[in-house]
Amino acid sequence: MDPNERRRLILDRSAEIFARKGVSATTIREIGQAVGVHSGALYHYFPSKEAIVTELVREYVTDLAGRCRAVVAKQLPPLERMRAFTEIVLATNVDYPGATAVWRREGDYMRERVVEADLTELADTMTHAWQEAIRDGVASGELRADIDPRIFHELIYDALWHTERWFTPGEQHTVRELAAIVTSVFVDGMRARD
Amino acid sequence: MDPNERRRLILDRSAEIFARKGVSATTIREIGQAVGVHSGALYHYFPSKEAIVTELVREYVTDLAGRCRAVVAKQLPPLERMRAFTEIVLATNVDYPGATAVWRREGDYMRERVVEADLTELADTMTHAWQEAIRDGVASGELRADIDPRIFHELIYDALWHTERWFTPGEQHTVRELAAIVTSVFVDGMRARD
DNA sequence: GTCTATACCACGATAGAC
DNA sequence: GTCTATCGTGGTATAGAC
Repeated sequence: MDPNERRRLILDRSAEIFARKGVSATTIREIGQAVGVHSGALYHYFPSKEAIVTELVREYVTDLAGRCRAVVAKQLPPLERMRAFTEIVLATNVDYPGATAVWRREGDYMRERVVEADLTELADTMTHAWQEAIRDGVASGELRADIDPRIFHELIYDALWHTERWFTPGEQHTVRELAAIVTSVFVDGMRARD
Repeated sequence: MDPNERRRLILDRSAEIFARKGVSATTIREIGQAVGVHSGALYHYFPSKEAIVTELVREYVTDLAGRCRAVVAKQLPPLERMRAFTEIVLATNVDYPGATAVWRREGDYMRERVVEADLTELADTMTHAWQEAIRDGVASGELRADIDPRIFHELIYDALWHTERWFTPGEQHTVRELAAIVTSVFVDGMRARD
């Protein structure tokens, strides 16, 4: 097998097992088995188990930040920007189910990997862009000023972050459709209006 | 030290460390150190590390289900019931920060403990009560019928579940105040209205 | 580049003195 | 009821043959 292909396989299988059982409950032998090589062979690709996690973090953070910046560059009005961010987060959850789940599970540990890999700025891109969009919306009068923007941000971010647990794209809705639904709930509210 | 007191201490300290590092990354020796006894002594109180987790689950699930049933018994109209549930979840997060965090971190593992301890019915009480309240709200015309109730439930539940990460009662808001804010965001929406 | 074999260590849990 | 001491297991990581 091509070395790059095998490296990719190690990352993908690891992410999947990490997501299911947690990093420290996952053994090197288990990863080797899932990849189809003996545990020792893994050390030709990564110097340690932790290095696999760090690489997963790097890929995820880099892609998310890139997509985020592409949206910011469009300079959309606040509400449209928020809908675009929602779609990005949902799509990235789908594209990186392993990394998303590990992050959810072991946020503190992942944060250590982020710091270790010098990715703090990149990792905070999405959060800062969200907070800016919400502030802009309040400033323009489109969003309520009586709700603390930080609280609103935490609520929507946690809700989005965890969609991966119950959402499978295409089954009931596409990512775009779910983004519209989530935005509608958070912006318009669940109350019926006539 | 009184045996019951020590047992309590083991549970509390364990919950705290489990929450911070995850169950499988926490060692028996570490718990012993935090409690102030040698690791072997812990086995006079619990037969295994897993049994500590199971006991934490039992306490948490029992209390949450009890509070939930007390609200259901009041037979409040849907929106008021939802606000009461919100307050319960927030309050229980505050009262059981360890159990909440472990559950968040290792949902699947906790679910196994729930099944093992024959607590499945009790553990699902809150979720079912939420779903019923939302369905009642849609049926009475107070809530929108064009949003899938299950999606709304997932969104609000995930948002509530994770407040423990950023909310400390009394600092900015009380539990009651935050419950009102969260309910307002989810029911009324974030859009400014004149 | 992957294998077999293993060093070395830390883990959960136990035994028996006090 | 807690101590010291330790068993057996299984972990990460390494060494050296092929």
